[in-house]
Amino acid sequence: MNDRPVTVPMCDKCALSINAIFKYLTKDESDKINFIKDFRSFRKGTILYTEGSRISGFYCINKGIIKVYKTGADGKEQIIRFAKPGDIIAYRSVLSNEPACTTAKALEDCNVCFIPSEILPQLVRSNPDFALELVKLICNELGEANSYITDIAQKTVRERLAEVLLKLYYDFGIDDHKNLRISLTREELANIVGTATESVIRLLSEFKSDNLIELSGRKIMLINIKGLEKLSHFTR
Amino acid sequence: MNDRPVTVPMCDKCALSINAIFKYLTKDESDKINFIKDFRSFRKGTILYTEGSRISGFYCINKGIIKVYKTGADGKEQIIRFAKPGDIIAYRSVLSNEPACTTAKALEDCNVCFIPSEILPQLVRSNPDFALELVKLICNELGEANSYITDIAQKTVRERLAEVLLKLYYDFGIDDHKNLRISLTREELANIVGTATESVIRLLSEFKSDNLIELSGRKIMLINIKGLEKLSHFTR
DNA sequence: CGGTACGTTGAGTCATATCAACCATAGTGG
DNA sequence: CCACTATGGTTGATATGACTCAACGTACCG
Repeated sequence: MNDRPVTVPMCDKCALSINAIFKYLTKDESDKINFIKDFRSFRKGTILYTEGSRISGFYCINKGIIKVYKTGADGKEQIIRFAKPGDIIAYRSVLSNEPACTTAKALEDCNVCFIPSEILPQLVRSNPDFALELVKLICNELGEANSYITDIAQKTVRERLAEVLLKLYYDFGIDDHKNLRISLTREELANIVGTATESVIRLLSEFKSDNLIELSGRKIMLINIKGLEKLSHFTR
Repeated sequence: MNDRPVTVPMCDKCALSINAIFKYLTKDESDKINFIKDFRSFRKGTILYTEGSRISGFYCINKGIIKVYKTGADGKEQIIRFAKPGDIIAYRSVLSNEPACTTAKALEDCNVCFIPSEILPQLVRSNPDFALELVKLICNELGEANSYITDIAQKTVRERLAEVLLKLYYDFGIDDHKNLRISLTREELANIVGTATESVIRLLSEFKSDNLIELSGRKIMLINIKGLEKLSHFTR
């Protein structure tokens, strides 16, 4: 299932270049992680871990995008976030010592470092700077989650879809053809917004008629950012 | 506006008795907080801090219940959580050094300790046990938030209302008459569930007809927990 | 006794979900 | 090379959950 590693990235170099939380580590600490970590490659579509399972470590993304989602009562997936290079995932379960409460799946071929559970609490204990940054990182994610609760509870599907497109734009940027770099199925879009696939399709083509976006297959180009912001009532 | 303090609770005693995170502090640390903190009482309805404002410290609840909410695009409030004795609020803004992203309002007369901002990062640095527990606490809140996103995105209003009633039951328990201890207006219930006040009213009376709950004014008694769990697809 | 906040009910509307059919594309295996 | 299948995308028709608006009831409070 996994490919052979190409070149294993060194934590200190990697963290600095992709702005990971590990940049707050000392040389010794990052050497230790380098030694103990497990570099893994996953093909697009592979599941890294599943909701409810016990995991023995957490992941730091080096390349690729991973979607993190929960499965609702009726089996429908709700995408909680996307992780990109520099992000860590599964840290919540590791720190709380609980089974995973989300599933993580590679959206693209990706390279990740798997770091055993015990490292994280050790670092929190041994490196106060790191501890504080970790706390900030989690606080940040919590703040985002709370905003999203408010949005999803109060905004219409149309507003939320516009907002999601903007977030994807700000988080992942665009490719050479000015399309959103992240490529999602309509169903995945629906699973972020919290709506039905058909609704996403209909709204996307409305957005297109309103000259807010261009569509070609799975590619989405935002051509009127201001318009989308106004429609979504979203400000960064 | 504020009452005179009755008796200022000592952090070490208080933390142990109400299970606050400060129980992980050393005697010295808790003495220091005792010395530096500001004990405050707020009457029901008072706002402790407002979304967007800079705050110079965080609060540890000693008595009473505080609702924490965000204000949506159209001015409607979305209740994010309730804080009860032992809980801390506003820690997110303090740790991230950002303006508050929520408003906090006393649901009942309450006593709280106000602790200056700088204390929290200091403790994270000086006391690894505390740091780790703080991380867990935040992770826990994050986990709850993610679950709620999934629920609010996928469940019907009926399911969510049933779920909210159960959560209130588990979090705050019941009074001598077996009614939910926490007393909320229909509008506040709506602002947790993410729906209109009228919908809450209609659904509550349906629940009553279905012998799931009893109603008398603002008092709500859960008389069929199993039924509510089934209806809400909620398990603790 | 008027005022204010909260609660309730009914009627009408609309956004969104659901169901169903169909098309496009790509990969698979005989 | 072609049927076969799976997956994703699209469109239309229909149903309905939930919101909005409006009127009115209730209760407490100064």
